[in-house]
Amino acid sequence: MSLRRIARGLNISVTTASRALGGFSDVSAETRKKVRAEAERIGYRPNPAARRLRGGTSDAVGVVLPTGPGQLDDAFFLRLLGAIGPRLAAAGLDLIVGTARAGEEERAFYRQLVENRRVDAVILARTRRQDPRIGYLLDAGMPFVAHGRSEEPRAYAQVDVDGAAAFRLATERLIEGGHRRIGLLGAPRYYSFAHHRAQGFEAALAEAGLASGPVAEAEPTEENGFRLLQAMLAAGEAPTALLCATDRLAVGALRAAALAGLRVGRDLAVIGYDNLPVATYTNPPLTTFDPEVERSALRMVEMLLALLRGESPQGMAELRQARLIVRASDGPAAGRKPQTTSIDRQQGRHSPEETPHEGSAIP
Amino acid sequence: MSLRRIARGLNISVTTASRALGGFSDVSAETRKKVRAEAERIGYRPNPAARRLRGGTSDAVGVVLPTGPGQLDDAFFLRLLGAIGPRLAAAGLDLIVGTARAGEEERAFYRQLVENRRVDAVILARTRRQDPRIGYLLDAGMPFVAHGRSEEPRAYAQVDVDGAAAFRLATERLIEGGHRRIGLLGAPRYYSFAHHRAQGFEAALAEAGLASGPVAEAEPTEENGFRLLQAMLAAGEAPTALLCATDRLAVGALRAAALAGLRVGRDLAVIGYDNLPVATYTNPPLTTFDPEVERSALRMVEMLLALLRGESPQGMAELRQARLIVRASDGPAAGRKPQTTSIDRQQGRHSPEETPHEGSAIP
DNA sequence: TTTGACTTCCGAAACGTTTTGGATCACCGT
DNA sequence: ACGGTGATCCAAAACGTTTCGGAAGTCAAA
Repeated sequence: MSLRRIARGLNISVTTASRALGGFSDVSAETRKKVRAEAERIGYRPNPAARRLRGGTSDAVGVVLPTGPGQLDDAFFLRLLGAIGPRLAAAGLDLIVGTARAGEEERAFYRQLVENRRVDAVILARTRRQDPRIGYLLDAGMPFVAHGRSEEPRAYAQVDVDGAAAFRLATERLIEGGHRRIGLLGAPRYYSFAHHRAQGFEAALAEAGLASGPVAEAEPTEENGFRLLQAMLAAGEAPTALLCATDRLAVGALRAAALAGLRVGRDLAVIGYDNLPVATYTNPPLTTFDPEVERSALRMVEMLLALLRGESPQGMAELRQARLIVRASDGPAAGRKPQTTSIDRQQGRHSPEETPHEGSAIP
Repeated sequence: MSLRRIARGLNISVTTASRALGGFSDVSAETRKKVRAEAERIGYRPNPAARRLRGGTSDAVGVVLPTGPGQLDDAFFLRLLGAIGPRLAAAGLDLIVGTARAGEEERAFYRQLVENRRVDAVILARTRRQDPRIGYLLDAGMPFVAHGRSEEPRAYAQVDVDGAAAFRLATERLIEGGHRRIGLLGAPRYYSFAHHRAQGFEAALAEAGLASGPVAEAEPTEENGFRLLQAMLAAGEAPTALLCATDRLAVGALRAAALAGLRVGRDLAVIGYDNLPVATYTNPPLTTFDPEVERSALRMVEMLLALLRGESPQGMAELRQARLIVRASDGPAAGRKPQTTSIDRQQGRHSPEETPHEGSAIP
């Protein structure tokens, strides 16, 4: 009823009104101006449903948030949404989010999305090594971009952060600091990110000819971090340094260490991953990696728009580096002289150098 | 092209096919069965765009996540999304989320949503006392349900958690514990939730005839919690107990206290609000309130569906109670005998009673 | 004058659904 | 024989847009 209103008001055809607003060249400058003015005057908004029906497109992209223990309240997804949202909006795309726990529910939701043509493309986060979603979307011909790699052999648009490099660096750093018994609190290795981080850890150990310290894995929650480290300690396997696949695991581990009387940063070094807001304010502040999710998001949206333009996902793959944020939780091994910083970082009165909301960043 | 396919395949009219699937009574049982079978066979999915165009509805609800410092990475919104998502999906509604920082951007997004008729209803979170969004939606006649009260005089569907009652209870508890100098780390009072919590605090003090301890407010981030308490201490205004409007503020405050050499739970009692996952694993574990967001979400969706059925928002208002989760951060005032629990809760070896992933809940 | 090119416009079809307003037929009671 | 009642079906319109395939007019070159 609306393009028609413009047309009637100006005594022109609906076609011309449409093409004027659409920026086609077969309408005179004067007409175009009048149409624009009239559209403005009556507050014309194209009806998205009509546009979609006609165009066979849905102008929306879907993203499914994993629900379930230790999944949803992950700040990662919010950061991703926050970074992706405005860019999609700028491109005129709606963002439809669903929530589903991995498994049947998740599969059903993706099928919904695809079969009902509710979205033009989807965004996939936290890929798994064997990820049925990826195969499904490829088979269905639905454009998508994933955050994370997988073992799918076909090409697909992907952005990932190099967790292996990060954990290799962290491990080397610990070895350098004199640690010889380095443990790992990992996430389940069916998660792509967990696998890569563990591999980085293992590679660095192998290069240094070191045996691995205690290793355990579980869904990345604070509770599991707590339990896992507690179990290690109970088994008499205390490491002198502990790599945690995520900050949430690290937070739990920090607490387990404190309860066991271990001074983190002295008796036990801890390094996390994610740079959660809380990581600056743990006791002691947590050395961790910042994945700079916003940068990943930017690239993902770029890829997505390219896919929507019809480009092939061939070659759309980017591997970004995480930034190491050094705080106070990763001191050198006991009995070793500290390298650069003062011994007692986490106690005493506040002084500028120990302001906990800053960490020295190594790019 | 699809209802038509069914119709052609069965040699019936499109109308009949539509009405058969729509469950109308003017189609014979036999025909209906055949239509259902054929639809199943060819994998028929009604085209949502067509349906929306014809019906003038959009089968979607919108929610705008606030972006900006200390806003987005709030676990609150993820919990809300996670709880709302499946219920909306069950009702066949898409969930369109946008992200915008408060102010112009936010206003623009809401206008988008409304004027482009992209959604049938919207969900509003974290209301402000003077909330232009609420007036706008009311004026525009767009159905919505809000999480949080406001000073809007007209009736609108709302669910809120009784922050005043919670903070009154917390304050009474602290007074009961012998505290006489109780401070408040608040969020800005233009947030409805912050205002109510502060009011509960003030009411309890007034009733007890106590003067307020130091009070400060800022956006609810860890960093601000840290800075604000540090400023109080620097000003020589150390309280013996501190109420924090959110757990994120509390986490920062905990850190500032530790750096100042204060033993939280002994020299300083701290109570937060939100029951973030991390609250169980701070040092010491944080006494806090669990708002049980999922329950709010459930009621909000119920209201929303009612609104979509055309019911009036009149009387759609629910005020829920938060649950106090007692952990170790809120000991009695120094010099006072502890009441029920062992003195040293946060140190020493792990024993079952101090397992930090459990707290005693008072409903 | 004719031809062709160019500019500007438009009618009509199409996207896939739901709904309106009957049409057709069988059957029943009068 | 006839009006009435149900049951079952359907053609066509409508939702608002985009696009296809010209049409009409103007102008310049031939």
